[in-house]
Amino acid sequence: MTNRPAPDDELAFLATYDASRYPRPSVAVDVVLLTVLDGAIRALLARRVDHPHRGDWALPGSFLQIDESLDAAAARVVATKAGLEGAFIEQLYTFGAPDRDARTRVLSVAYYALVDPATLERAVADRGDAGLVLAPLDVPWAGESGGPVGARGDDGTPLQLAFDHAAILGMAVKRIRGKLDYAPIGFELLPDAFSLRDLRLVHEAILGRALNKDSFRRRILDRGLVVATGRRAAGVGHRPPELYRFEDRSAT
Amino acid sequence: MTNRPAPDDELAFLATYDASRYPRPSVAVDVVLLTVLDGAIRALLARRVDHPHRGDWALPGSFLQIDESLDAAAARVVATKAGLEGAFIEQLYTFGAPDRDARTRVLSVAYYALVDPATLERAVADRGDAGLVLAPLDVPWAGESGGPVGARGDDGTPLQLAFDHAAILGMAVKRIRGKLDYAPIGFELLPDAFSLRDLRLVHEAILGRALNKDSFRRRILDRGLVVATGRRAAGVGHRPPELYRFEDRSAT
DNA sequence: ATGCATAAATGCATGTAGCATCTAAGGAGT
DNA sequence: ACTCCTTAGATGCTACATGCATTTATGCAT
Repeated sequence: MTNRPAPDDELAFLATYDASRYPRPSVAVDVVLLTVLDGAIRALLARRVDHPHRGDWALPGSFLQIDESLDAAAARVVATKAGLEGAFIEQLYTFGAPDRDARTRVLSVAYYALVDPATLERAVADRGDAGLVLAPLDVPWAGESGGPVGARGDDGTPLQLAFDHAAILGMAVKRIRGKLDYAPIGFELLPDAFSLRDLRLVHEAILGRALNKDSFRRRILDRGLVVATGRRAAGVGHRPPELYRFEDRSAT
Repeated sequence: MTNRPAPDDELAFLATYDASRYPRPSVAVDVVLLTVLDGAIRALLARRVDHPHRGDWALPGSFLQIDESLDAAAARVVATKAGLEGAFIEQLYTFGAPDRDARTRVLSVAYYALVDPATLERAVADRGDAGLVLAPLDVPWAGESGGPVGARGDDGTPLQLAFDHAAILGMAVKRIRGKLDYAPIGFELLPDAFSLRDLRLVHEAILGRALNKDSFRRRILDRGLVVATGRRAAGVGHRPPELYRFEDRSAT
């Protein structure tokens, strides 16, 4: 049927294959750990203690280990740098400009992860590291046009970002804005029980614009992605809203 | 303001940086050259003449050169393997399972390109190479769920795909299906002047399902992405349709 | 000349989104 | 206890996109 050679041919070829013939780039895996807190999209940034870009703020990342899958490397970065297990992680884009790292040729396979703010804040606090911040992002463009995205410190001053990490942040924001419409994004950014207002504020922070309250309510409820818990929030200073939880459709 | 070290510090660091400390993977760039012909999505596949997977069908690709950007490598592959310049090319996904290539650790940064079938057929014919086919794709899933995608030969028999290229094809189909709604995709797959029927057939081939004729017409015309040329197709065996051309919105 | 296939416009029903209005209900201040 | 404030949540109206059916137009094959 096929013209595949006999296995021993291929095994002989592999035994003599010289993998060092081509110069190889280093490959890093960088992760945009995103959350929404106080009405702003935020990303976890770490202050660089080594050259290059020492003192600048960078995404948590690591060099890819030689026998490790890309997904595993991203999960390892999230576990090591943020102490989180089982977060939602997805590949974003691979950045490969020849001069993006002054040391040597380094590709960055970027991932993004969505984490609820309480978990991420706790992870940052547990580290007790002043070189780790949950920086609000400055997104200077509307819709899904894209472009670099900056970050601010707690005092509102812009943070100097290392490498091309402003472009990576921009790609991450663009990606989740685009997925918000049709994917069940937003639930990863909230606790188990949340009001529809909480969910809407998350969407508004991601999109960078206000949404119609009633249309949002109807759209979310009609899709059947959330179910009422019967409980209500307390102590909110006004009529307490019904709390909902995410209804996993894959279980249906 | 910032704590960046003096430049000479960083230069000294770079001069002594040992890039060989980490083992590095090989990086390949593979391109899914997509078109729509005779109602089917097709991809350009080349029969492998070397191990591994000799005799199997593979996406055109190349190892990344050490001073070359990823985008440039993809453009080089398209120019070298298909003789095309200036095609629409976009990064797709990076595949990095440790065992995806038996030779050594090889990452594949996959790209996809959209080319109109006449141009791509001409490029294939100019090569005069029986090891180069424009294979129709078998997409066994609906919507945007995803999964591997196979390819068939001219006689309808399935082609044995090399490496994880079935997964790469699946990702490419998933991506353009998803972008069809909101991006001006489809115009790259058609000649300069085309009827709305031609455009609809392209969309139907990509989506794998029939579309409502009138809704499609209104939707496309309302978006203002196409403008009538005033010319009509001839010799079509029925009432000749108006021919349209793509209206570049960036020029507005 | 007639029929056929498709183009292209039009009308109608349905579903969804934006918007305004109304009532509900708890907290804060008096 | 009473009132005010704020937000929740429901309802109705309008505008618009979409699916579907109907009608007319037009080049080509017979």
